[in-house]
Amino acid sequence: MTRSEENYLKTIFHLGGGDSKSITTNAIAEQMETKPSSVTDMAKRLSEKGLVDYVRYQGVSLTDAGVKTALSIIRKHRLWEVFLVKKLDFTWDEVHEVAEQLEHIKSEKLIDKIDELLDFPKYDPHGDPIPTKDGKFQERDEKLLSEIPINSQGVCVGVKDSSVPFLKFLDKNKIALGNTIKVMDKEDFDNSLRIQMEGKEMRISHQIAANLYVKKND
Amino acid sequence: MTRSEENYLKTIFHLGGGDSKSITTNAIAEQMETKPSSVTDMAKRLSEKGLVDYVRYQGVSLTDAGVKTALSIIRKHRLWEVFLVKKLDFTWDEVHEVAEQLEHIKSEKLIDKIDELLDFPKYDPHGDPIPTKDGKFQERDEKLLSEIPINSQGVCVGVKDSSVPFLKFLDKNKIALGNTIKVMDKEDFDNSLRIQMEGKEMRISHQIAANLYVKKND
DNA sequence: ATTTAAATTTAGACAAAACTAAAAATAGAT
DNA sequence: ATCTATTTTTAGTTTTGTCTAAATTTAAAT
Ligand SMILES: [Mn+2]
Ligand SMILES: [Mn+2]
Ligand SMILES: [Mn+2]
Ligand SMILES: [Mn+2]
Repeated sequence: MTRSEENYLKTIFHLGGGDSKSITTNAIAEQMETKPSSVTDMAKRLSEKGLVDYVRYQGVSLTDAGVKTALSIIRKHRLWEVFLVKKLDFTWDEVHEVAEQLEHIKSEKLIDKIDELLDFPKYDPHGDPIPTKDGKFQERDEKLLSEIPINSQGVCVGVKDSSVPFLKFLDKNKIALGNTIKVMDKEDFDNSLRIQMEGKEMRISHQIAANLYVKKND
Repeated sequence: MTRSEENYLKTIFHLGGGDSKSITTNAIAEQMETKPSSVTDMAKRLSEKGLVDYVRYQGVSLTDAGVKTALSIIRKHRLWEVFLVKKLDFTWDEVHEVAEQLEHIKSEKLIDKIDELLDFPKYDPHGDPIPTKDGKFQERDEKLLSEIPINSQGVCVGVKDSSVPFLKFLDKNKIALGNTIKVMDKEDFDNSLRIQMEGKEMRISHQIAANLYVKKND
């Protein structure tokens, strides 16, 4: 497994190619900021190795072996992110870039020990579930904040957009995972919300609410 | 800086190319288990980038920039080794291989935080000094156990050979860094030593003694 | 059923990093 | 000073991974 192959598998998985859904070379190219022709080349290589099913002009999907590999990379990525935040005081907007490198380190013992050191976390700093060694996800009944009704409330458990600007915005506004948020009111005009969080009331735009996952607690 | 370039710089440094001493392509090739012709190619590339001085048929030596880069890789390598032993319970014979990968992770903040987490160690698990951020070594007055006189004693502070078999041999015989060793007697015939260590007496071959560094404490 | 636009693949090139085999330079021995 | 064995470099190939430009296929619109 080369680093590049691993990155392709991970991207295909994130685009939904794990459920035998066909992902177009264009979609992969856009996600990876590369050219479609490069993706075609890699699709052939990965197909050759039995990691993806590739049909010309149709797209690729992951084989079982491909899914397994993708999940192991994602597991490593998310565990390293937790490590960086919990043990080295990185902020949640700093970890992704470094984890992109660390996820390719090859040592089963290393990642198992990191897992143990962190006491087997179930979610990464952005609320994304960490696959277990045998590739199982911790599924969670979560909804976007923008989609729960007025007067209901929930705990903030994840972000949909985990870009640096969004994460920094959340920090600035003291919105953090674990906070309990209650939807007080919705503004029809722009879909903005009036919410109550940790005692304080504030107004947030639809764009923000549509990128925050909450777990309803009633 | 590619991974391969970094590995070449590190190797050249270890072979003594840091003191403007010229290292032959053959020596580098042997050390890296590659072919001399490949080394020549890389010598040109590194020379082009100003990291080594290369004279055809003579060899290469590191420029100041080359030394600086080499030291930063070595620093990372040794800090990661300490991390693996101290925080993840790796044994000293397991760490090198993983550190060979981790040393190439690019994040100044990461390695500084690891340094801090470990409380700024001065030596790695094999007793090798860890360069500081600004490339200074912690020099130590150490001698090979085979070279100190009868009846003198010292603390075991490092290994010259850090191959897996040697390290495992030391473990098996309960020889560890930090142990105090006294040379009782030398056998002229085969240069083997009778030593006293942590209360017990034992006999060790010249080959062992010639690969253990001690710091004389008188 | 054509035509056309968009998506996708092919062909050809390039860079990094390695290799083998052949050529060239160096150093040691006569 | 010449020969020779060794070291080192060059030339030409290979693999991985990328790119551009051209060709091809697909899908949508007339
Ligand atoms: Mn991430
Ligand atoms: Mn994440
Ligand atoms: Mn090492
Ligand atoms: Mn070491």
